[in-house]
Amino acid sequence: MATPLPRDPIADARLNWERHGWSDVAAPMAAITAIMRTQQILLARIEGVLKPFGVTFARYELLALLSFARSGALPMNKASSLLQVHPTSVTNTVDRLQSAGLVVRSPHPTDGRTTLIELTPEGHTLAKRATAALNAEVFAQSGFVDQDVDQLIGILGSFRRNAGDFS
Amino acid sequence: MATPLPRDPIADARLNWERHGWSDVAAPMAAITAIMRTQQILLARIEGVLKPFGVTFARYELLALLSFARSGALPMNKASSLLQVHPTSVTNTVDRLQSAGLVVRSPHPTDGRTTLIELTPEGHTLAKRATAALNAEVFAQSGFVDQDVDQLIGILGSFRRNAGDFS
DNA sequence: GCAATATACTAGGACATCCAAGGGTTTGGA
DNA sequence: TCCAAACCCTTGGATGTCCTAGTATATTGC
Repeated sequence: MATPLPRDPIADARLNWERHGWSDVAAPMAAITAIMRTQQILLARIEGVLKPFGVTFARYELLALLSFARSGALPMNKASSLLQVHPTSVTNTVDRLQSAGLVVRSPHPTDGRTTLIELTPEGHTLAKRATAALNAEVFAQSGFVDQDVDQLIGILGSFRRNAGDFS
Repeated sequence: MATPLPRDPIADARLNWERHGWSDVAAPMAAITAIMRTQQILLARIEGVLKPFGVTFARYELLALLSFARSGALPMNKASSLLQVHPTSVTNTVDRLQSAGLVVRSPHPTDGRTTLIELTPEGHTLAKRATAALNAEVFAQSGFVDQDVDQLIGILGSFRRNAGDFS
């Protein structure tokens, strides 16, 4: 890690907003900026834990999703909507996972447009181990106390619903 | 926007975690995943507002930072630490801003290693207009009620301090 | 004073994300 | 029936982020 800054840069930004007469939006600006930064910190931690497994977070997310699918396989577009990423991102991710032998593409039995993604045994094993590592090294040491975790889940859940993620 | 999903995918992931015996970390997992998704939603909104100005969020952040600097100029490494991004990202961003005529590089008067970044008049004007747009279209309509904004600022502020962002 | 160490920036490469566009497959209405 | 519209995936291009290395300049220690 780099040396901590002497002052919170987001609190400073908020002061700058207030000094410029934007007090009415200074607090939401600070909250949103804090979310951006927190995401960056968390992503770096997660990527650090996954690095030994040879997968990135994007690839892990797809492996985890597949490992929970009842049939063990999912159409590309289903993965895209569940992971909330662009279809081209899924194509990119599947290409790399397939090169690594962790998933395979197979044609949909009835819809010629659709491609199914399926975990290989290696992919299944890796997903299991990577999940155990993330649970132990990231989620069990999130840096949030239980009460804050509940607050975040509630606040961000409402936000995501209002943003149109789900109904 | 895509059609909302019938169910919250993060709540489903949490259920999957609990079903697999990882109940102790299911809640933090859900909170962290929600932060990742929320960041993605907010970033998309911000980029949408900035698009007409021809800048991305990364470039806007640097312009805004420079616009608040007393001297009107900042060393590259200062910008890197304040924005909490890798020095090479700043190099990349400055390259593009400079090509667009929004900032200029100049040598540091006493330290030959250091490069100063400075806003051009065009950069200053654009920063002002883009900030007004973000204030009106994103921060003023954040989707968080005031109470939640305060909660987020508090919770994420503690998290960032513990993560070593500042002291 | 000079060599060793530290600091500042840049070049090249790997990844992820999105958008725009294209080609194949299905579906639905005339 | 049949063609247009809708849907699914992939390719190609632009951006941003990080990492590893390399070059240049400062600082430190002997």
